[in-house]
Amino acid sequence: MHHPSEQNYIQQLSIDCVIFGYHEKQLKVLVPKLDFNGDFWAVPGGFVYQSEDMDAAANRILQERTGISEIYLEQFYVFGKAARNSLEFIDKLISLNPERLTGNGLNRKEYDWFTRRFVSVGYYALVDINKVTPQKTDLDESIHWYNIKELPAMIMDHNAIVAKALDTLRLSLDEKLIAFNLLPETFTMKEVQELYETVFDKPFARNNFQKKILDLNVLERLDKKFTGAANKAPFLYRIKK
Amino acid sequence: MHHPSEQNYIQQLSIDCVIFGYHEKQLKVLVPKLDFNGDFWAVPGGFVYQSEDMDAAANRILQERTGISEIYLEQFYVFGKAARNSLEFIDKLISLNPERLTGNGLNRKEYDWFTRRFVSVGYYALVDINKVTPQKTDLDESIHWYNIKELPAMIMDHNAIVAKALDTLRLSLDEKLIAFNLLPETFTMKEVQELYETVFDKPFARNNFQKKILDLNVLERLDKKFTGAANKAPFLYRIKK
DNA sequence: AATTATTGTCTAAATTATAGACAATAAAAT
DNA sequence: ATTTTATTGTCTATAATTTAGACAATAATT
Repeated sequence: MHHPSEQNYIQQLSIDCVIFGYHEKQLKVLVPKLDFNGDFWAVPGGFVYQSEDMDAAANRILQERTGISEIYLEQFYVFGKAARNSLEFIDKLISLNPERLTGNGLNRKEYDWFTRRFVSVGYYALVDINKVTPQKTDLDESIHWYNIKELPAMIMDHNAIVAKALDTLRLSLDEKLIAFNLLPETFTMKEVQELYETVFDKPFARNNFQKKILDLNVLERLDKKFTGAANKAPFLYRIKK
Repeated sequence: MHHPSEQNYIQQLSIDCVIFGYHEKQLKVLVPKLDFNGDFWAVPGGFVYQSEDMDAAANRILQERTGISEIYLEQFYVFGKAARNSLEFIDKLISLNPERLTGNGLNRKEYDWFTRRFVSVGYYALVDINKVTPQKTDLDESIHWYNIKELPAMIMDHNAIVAKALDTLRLSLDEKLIAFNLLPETFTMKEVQELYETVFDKPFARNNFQKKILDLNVLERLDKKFTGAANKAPFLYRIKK
């Protein structure tokens, strides 16, 4: 296996990705758990090859974890504190995994590479959760969708990174018309409303919400959806082509 | 003189600062011209020391050029294209300045350091133009305030960096209440309006603009300003303490 | 055919934004 | 001293938008 320290990456520059999904009134974040003793969660991240656009690197990292390309992706903040390094994390990792990470498991060069200060560019992604098959990497024990309100304590500043991503998402959702990236191809108006209510954690009035969304003039109305319920069936909508 | 390549900087990471000022209905940007043959303009930039917060580095760079601290400063975008390097610029610089940049003027190591791909974090600053005494560095022939509409052609992607900074400024001005950083301690309502009209490049209705700003409830009204004009004197305002 | 729960949309009321008007006033002109 | 001039500060009327309330339409069950 090739260690990052041997690869042709830009030094001390990392990318951290907050992958948002949505399902049943829950805003979710895709978080892998590392395949080591000790409970280490970390948002998907990686490094930028010398000959690779930074946006392309973020796309590559996301594709590795989600299996899909053509992902809505946006950089949202650069985390650049001098004290921002993984020293504490790596030391704890080594102490809990002595058999795997001493000797030729993690040599001095690699240790130094990993534990240096890193400036990290935060990206957030919006994906249709149904299209994603979460992918483990060699280093992962598992990878799961977590309700953003029930995230585990992650390594380093990763919880703060998610919080900042959510702030940005809320600021961008209205002006940028990006919410639909979190929904499947077709959806009902109620589903759109529930998505908004979940992201902003507050209720919207049904009558006026519907008007507001329809007035955007970006949706086309399809057939009615069969629900089986003893009441009027809702229309399905999709983004206009 | 110490060359950057000898300093303890983070590799391949730079900061570029767009310093905005305002004077007489013109939005201005502080741009140094390099002290070499050939007309090279570049927005103030620099690198981040290993033990320095990125925000602190941006502050340091700004302080060097403006002479003031306590500057309103915000990161706005990361420019991370793989092709983003100064090779073309440096080669042109050398060819136009053979006497200064061959031999021991710029050795191979320095040349390699400078011409590598750099990921640059863009910061924009809002300053009271009256408080700033533009400072040249060793490498500058001059440093001047340019009307943003009459900027010279700068090196690399610096014109695009300024354009992106202006986009961000326009998006932030209303929601963030930061316009007053561009004005002196005290100002008239007309001056605030002219500033807005300059930034957005469109007129505002005087009556309603005044109401909107006063309704923000952040200004306190001081004495009237003596203008000498044959008409009603305007009040001075300042930000509430 | 009546009932039920939800959907889609209409209208009224409240709020906010825009446009028009005018009094107040500092200094110059008469 | 009074009138004139240009600008400022604020008020009100109107227009536009947002919010709240109401109700008909309807798919399946009773």
